[in-house]
Amino acid sequence: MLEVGFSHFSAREVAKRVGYSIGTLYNVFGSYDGLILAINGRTLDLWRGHLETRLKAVEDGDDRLAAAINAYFEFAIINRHAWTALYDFRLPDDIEPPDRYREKVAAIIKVVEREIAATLPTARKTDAPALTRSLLATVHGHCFFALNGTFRMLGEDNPLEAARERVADALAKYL
Amino acid sequence: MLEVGFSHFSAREVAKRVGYSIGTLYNVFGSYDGLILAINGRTLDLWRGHLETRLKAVEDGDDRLAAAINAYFEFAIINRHAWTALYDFRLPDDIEPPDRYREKVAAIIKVVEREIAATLPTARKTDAPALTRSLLATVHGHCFFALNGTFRMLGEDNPLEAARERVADALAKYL
DNA sequence: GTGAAAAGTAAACACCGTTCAATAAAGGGG
DNA sequence: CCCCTTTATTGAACGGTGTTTACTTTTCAC
Repeated sequence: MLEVGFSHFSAREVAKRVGYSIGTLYNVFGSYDGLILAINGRTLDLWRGHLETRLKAVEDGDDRLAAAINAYFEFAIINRHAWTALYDFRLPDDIEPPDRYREKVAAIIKVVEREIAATLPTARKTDAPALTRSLLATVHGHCFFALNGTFRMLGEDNPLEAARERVADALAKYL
Repeated sequence: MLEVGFSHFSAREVAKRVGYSIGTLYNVFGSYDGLILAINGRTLDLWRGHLETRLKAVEDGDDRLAAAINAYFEFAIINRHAWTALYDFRLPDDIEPPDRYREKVAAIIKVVEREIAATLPTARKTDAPALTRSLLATVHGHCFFALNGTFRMLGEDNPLEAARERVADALAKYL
């Protein structure tokens, strides 16, 4: 997945590389979707790990939220294809992602939410969950446009800073 | 594309439905990517049309930017599969989208930029292009998470309002 | 050692994008 | 009207895909 990206990914190729037959792969993962879900789940784990590592390295006095946004972009750029596959893949409309997968997403959100809650005044901490979701969407939009070429097409050369500014704008009214 | 979505879209099926052979389709569009590009180009045209229609219907005194954001979401929800295909499809890394396509994207951005420039004080109008790109990314992130199920998974039940709030936050500092 | 349970296999199927030699249609002199 | 060139159209063939399934091999407790 990391090598070829979602659109050229192939279960048969995976079977060949791991040295098992295509049938065994299906016995293990059930279906193509199951395989993708397992890979994307692993990507989510790596992503959270990356984020936590970067947050741990923040020095006192530095902006932890800016560091988190940087880590968001950094992971997406380093693991471009794997990160993109997270969003290129969509389960059929009538099927919910398994709990394991939802928990992994929730775990990432939780890391971010803790940082956002820390920047809010005590009286407004209840805003943290909704604000976190919205700011994640904001940063995601910037990262997505940065990686899919939209920003390059529009002449934007510093998407990361734009994302940080939008987050700062949203938090400004709490000060 | 509207019916089955990007992942189940098939050039062969298109050929069958329009009553031509698969070979003819390839003579016309050159490749599968060419066909998708043509379809996505049409979607962009429809999108801009929708946006302009909604902006024309705004009454004096109403918030034109909020109307534009509503139109963004509205089009994406109504034409869910076609809108999603805009972002599911990616050209090979070494190939640029044709000028025709880039113009269509630019045309949509221009409509939005005019509205944003109108809300900025005269002295800050030069910020409009960069701010437009960033706010589009912001709204896109919210719309994307709304349509791909991320927001539902996180318990967000009003992505549209969240997007409008983030845009308002960004513009607040210009007042 | 044996037999049941678990793990692994690959051929077969229906689909896909892509190519290309062959065919059909169109159109313009003579 | 016929011939010839150009243009448009075809669909079989190729190598690839996800998926199923009847079959074989391995494992391992008794």
